[in-house]
Amino acid sequence: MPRAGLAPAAVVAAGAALADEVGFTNVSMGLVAERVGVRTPSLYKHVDSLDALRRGIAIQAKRELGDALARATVGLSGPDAVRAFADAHRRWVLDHPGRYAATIRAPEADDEEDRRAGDDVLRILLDVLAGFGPPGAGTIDAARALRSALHGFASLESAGGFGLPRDVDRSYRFLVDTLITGLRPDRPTGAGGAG
Amino acid sequence: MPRAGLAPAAVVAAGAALADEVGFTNVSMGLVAERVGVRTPSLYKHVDSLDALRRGIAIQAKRELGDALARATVGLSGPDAVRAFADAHRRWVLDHPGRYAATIRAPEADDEEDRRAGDDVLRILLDVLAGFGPPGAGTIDAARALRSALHGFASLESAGGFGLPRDVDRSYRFLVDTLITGLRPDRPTGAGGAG
DNA sequence: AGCTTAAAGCTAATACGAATAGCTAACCGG
DNA sequence: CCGGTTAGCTATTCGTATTAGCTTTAAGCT
Repeated sequence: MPRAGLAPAAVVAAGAALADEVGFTNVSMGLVAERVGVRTPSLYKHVDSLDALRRGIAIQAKRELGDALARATVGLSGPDAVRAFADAHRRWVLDHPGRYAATIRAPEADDEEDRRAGDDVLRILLDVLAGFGPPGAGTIDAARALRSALHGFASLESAGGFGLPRDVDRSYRFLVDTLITGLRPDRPTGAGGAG
Repeated sequence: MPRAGLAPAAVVAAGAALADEVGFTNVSMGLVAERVGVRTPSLYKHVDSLDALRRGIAIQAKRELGDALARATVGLSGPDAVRAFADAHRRWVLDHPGRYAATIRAPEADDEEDRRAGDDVLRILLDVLAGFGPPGAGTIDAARALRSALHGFASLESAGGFGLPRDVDRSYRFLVDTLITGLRPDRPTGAGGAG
């Protein structure tokens, strides 16, 4: 039997591709093994467990998402950057539903690598919002708001959650414009005095 | 052996309670059986499958969420209603993480009962936004925006996704205020001319 | 080249959860 | 009290993750 010449990264990559095809939660060791051309137990020479494989898919997906967002927003600032960020986010999610599902999974509390991959994506968002939205620590609030909104829309859309017959593109534009309007720095912070 | 006096609703209710304790995806037939005091196969006298149990939990959860939102917003209108809706939503999600995870699961396309349970929740949101936000069909955009934002925030928070040391309550207030500001009807619709 | 060795792959076996089959006994209506 | 319905049980099957232990490849060294 000739060797398949497999490496951990190849197994993870196959898992990520499979996730987009059959859904993240339906990725099994058996399916991945078939995809890479080995028997199921052989995968354990490259990944520790199904959970470890999922973690690997999540980290790879976060990096790919971060790359896509960074590419989409380079050289832009202000509302243009926010819009480009939002558009790239939605497109990436629609193109990679399984990978996106993987990114939602929260890292274990002590998993530095996984956490860093998520932080890197967040950093891009903070950069996009720098010089836009509220100044100082308020940027974190703005980033959380934008991230929540985009994540929520993406997750509802990819779950088929929008039943009504209204154009989803238009609703997305509305959402992004609403946030941009609301985020303009010349409005009260809303958080009030405390703290 | 005395009978346990079980009914389908009791099995579903036990599953919902368990979901909040161990996580929706970790609810198993075995755990539910132990909780209601029977052996695992006996559950199949009351629910068709694990998938059917999950569906039942989802429907029950959507109804409970709808009740909580309706109670919180009755008699209110305008920004007050939106704020009350948002606060009730977040509180309910934090109190019932497993049930909330169940509500995210999209219904099967032909599942009328499940779909209706979700629609009923959406209707409350539409009522809250009536007379606020953009008029006419734009209300749907506004509802999607608010729903996306609240869902995204809830899902990120309950997944532990906010790593930075900034008060999460404050970020939530900021998000809601940002949307209220952005949703005021005296702004352009953002969708542009094409129609 | 020939030897050694780490690791990649295999088959076989274990563990566990979902689901089914078929039996038994508890309740319900007469 | 009697018969039928059905909740619950034990035993079993099946699918998937995982482990154990063997075999063979391939790479490095002399």
